[in-house]
Amino acid sequence: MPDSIQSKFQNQANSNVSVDCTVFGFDGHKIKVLLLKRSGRDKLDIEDETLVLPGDLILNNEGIDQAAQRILYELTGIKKIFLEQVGAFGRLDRLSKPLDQKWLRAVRLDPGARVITIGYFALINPEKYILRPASFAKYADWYDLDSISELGFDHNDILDAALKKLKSKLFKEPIGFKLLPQKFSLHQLYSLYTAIFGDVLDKRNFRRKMLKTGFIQETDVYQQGVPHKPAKLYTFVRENFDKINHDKFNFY
Amino acid sequence: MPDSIQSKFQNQANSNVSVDCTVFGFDGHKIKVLLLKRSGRDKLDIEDETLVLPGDLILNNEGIDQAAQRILYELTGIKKIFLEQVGAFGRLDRLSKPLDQKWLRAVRLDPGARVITIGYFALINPEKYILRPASFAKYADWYDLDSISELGFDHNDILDAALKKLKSKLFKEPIGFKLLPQKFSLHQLYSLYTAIFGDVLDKRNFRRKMLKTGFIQETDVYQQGVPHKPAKLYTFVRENFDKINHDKFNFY
DNA sequence: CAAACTTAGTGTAAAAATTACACTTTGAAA
DNA sequence: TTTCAAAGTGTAATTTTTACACTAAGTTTG
Repeated sequence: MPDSIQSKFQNQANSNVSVDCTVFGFDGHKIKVLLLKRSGRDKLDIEDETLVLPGDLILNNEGIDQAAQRILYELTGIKKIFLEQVGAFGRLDRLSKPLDQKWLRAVRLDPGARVITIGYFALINPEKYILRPASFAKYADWYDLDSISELGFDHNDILDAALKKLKSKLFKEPIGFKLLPQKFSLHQLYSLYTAIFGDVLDKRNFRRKMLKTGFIQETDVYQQGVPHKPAKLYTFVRENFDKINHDKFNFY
Repeated sequence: MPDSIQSKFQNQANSNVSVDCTVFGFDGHKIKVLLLKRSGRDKLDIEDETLVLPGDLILNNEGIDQAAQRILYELTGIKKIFLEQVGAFGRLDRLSKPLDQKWLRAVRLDPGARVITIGYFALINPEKYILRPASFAKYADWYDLDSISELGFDHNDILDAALKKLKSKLFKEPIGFKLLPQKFSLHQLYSLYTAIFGDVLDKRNFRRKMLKTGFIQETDVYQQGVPHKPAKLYTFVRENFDKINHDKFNFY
């Protein structure tokens, strides 16, 4: 088959490559993940409560990072966030569960195609974004990471890989600030780290270490409306982070 | 087009997904990379001295890790090594250089297809493997990492990403031993680290730190045939590495 | 066979980073 | 004004990191 069908329709979906996005959030206590309920898609009346990561086939005329941005926007209304690749997932049986097959046959042009998916992950502060999915995907919502059980397709594999990457990046880079308000208390930052790594950090040492880094700057603003001593709020100063020696540095 | 052509030919190449492998070696002084000269492939008489990473399209009935193993074996004769994913590469213009196009038109069934490639990387000791490429790919050889200039396709991107991953892994995991003989001197290990990270390590501190890890065990064997005091040889004990707390640990 | 050469191999002290640990402060709510 | 809840603070002991220069051992050379 010289010159496949796909190559003649440059702006059409490529049946063999998709993208799936793991978007993490933090509500001050727990790590959240953005998931879709599959049933709501495409106005289909399939009885299918399966939760999945937002994802879809890429188009032949877009880069894969670009595809991830587009798909996330179409399915959740979230746009222009920092998405990073987690890896490619290509198990032969990744689409073979009966419910997954049923869904594929209902919505895909080529439901039997071999699909490799590229996993992405992102961190956002849920309060800053309104979930406004395209009409064919109504049920986007935040779920507690701890309480997520079986997802559709191989999305548990992707989520696990994304979480692993989140942990290792959080250790080396100041990505945690993306999960917090622009001005945050040291307690919020502390809660974030303990939520992800477990309760192993000493409060005083954590404070000292974070402040010593030089890229967490105090503001003259305090917490408001709390029934106790209000905490001083801090802000992350990227320029100061960019100055340091990134090879040697790590957060906790 | 319900049920595409591909899905009916399960054991055929998938025109949209390929794999490319960056295999690193170490000769005691410099980091080496295994490259192919494209001209030798498929007995084509194309005037094309371009160097590329070993890579090819995946088959529809194999996993991507499996594809990487198969392709590396077919092209270089190296088999059953530890290959790890680096990421997916999907730039729209990744196959568009004139020489790349010429080559694709000569060897691919669907030279215009959009191809996403999955990069892999591996570390081996070149002395342990004989390069025995399949007949259609005669020119596999080791090249100094430092002296590699422009490769075919987007293979410089893949190589750069693989190198970055190599460095970060070498820091956290004992993968460096794969580049050395089973019994090695501390000087060889030191040379490997300085070759990759630059000449910034103190010899005495390096020695102390490596030995303190507890998973480098001295043997009663000494270097032979060297025109100076022979060094004691050591060996890596994986069990001892597996015992430690991997989160906190790092090599230098 | 003595001298020269080359790499192997060793210790210590100062500085920096990490750890463990408990009480006082502040503002809001009762 | 008392109570409650989280904010905020210091120090000493331990461990880790860093900087630094000479002696040891075997081979080659003259």
